[in-house]
Amino acid sequence: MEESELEVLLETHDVLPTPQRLEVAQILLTEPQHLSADQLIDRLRRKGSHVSKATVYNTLNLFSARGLVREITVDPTRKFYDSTTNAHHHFYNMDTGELSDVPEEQVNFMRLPRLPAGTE
Amino acid sequence: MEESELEVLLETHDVLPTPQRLEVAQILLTEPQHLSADQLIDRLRRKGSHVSKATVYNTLNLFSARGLVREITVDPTRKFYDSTTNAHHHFYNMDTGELSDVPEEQVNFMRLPRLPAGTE
DNA sequence: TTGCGTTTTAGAATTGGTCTATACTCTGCC
DNA sequence: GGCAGAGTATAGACCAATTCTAAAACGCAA
Repeated sequence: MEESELEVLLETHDVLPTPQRLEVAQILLTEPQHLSADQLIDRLRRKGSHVSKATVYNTLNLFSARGLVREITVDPTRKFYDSTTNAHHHFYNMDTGELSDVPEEQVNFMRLPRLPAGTE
Repeated sequence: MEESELEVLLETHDVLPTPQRLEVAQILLTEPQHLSADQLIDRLRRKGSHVSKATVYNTLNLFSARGLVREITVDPTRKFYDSTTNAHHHFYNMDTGELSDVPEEQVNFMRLPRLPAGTE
């Protein structure tokens, strides 16, 4: 994805497109994927980037608050960030720690439970 | 639940019923519930028990390896242990951090996805 | 008793993530 | 140009859940 496209994407989500955020976006948002903060930092370093750990975490939290990514909690030891933000399901391979998407149309419910009072 | 029943329960799961393990079992396994290690330690302390933190963690891991409890990962900051081990679903209240069970019969699938190769 | 494998323990170490305090950058304004 | 102020970025200290370590205690059989 082009830098200008990414800028627009961030702006439409009320995120000021700073150079550091664009570097993160370049990696995380240009294709559907699941990355942990650590993996993301690795990739940044491998590209020669010097964005600090704190900034990466800030950026991930900001992106997730603004709906650009989704936090996933499957592995008790770390969070993953999913660049696909619409509702969908995952497979979590407990042995390899790998996370993969399940296309929405492959799951269908006949019956869903009623929610506890006061929740949605 | 009586202590002798708990002993049998542990033994049938290949767990040597030491006093410390029985204390943990007494709290966790006598009724369906979801507890974090911390909550469990709190309860032990409140009963005047001195089981060490390390032992509690060891015991929880042992119980979960032997199928006496199930680990649940919803809150990225801690694990929960579920004394109900058959397949079922949960509600996780993101605001209160509370976890509640969904009766199996309230969920039904019309279609389930095919699994990635080599998984079950 | 003695010896030996298992369990328990306190406290140190690890790890993912957050916080803090400082420095930087940009913008508008004089 | 120079300055103020808001918003960001940064290194490194800090935190909390969990695991590790090394030593002590236990249980049991010879």
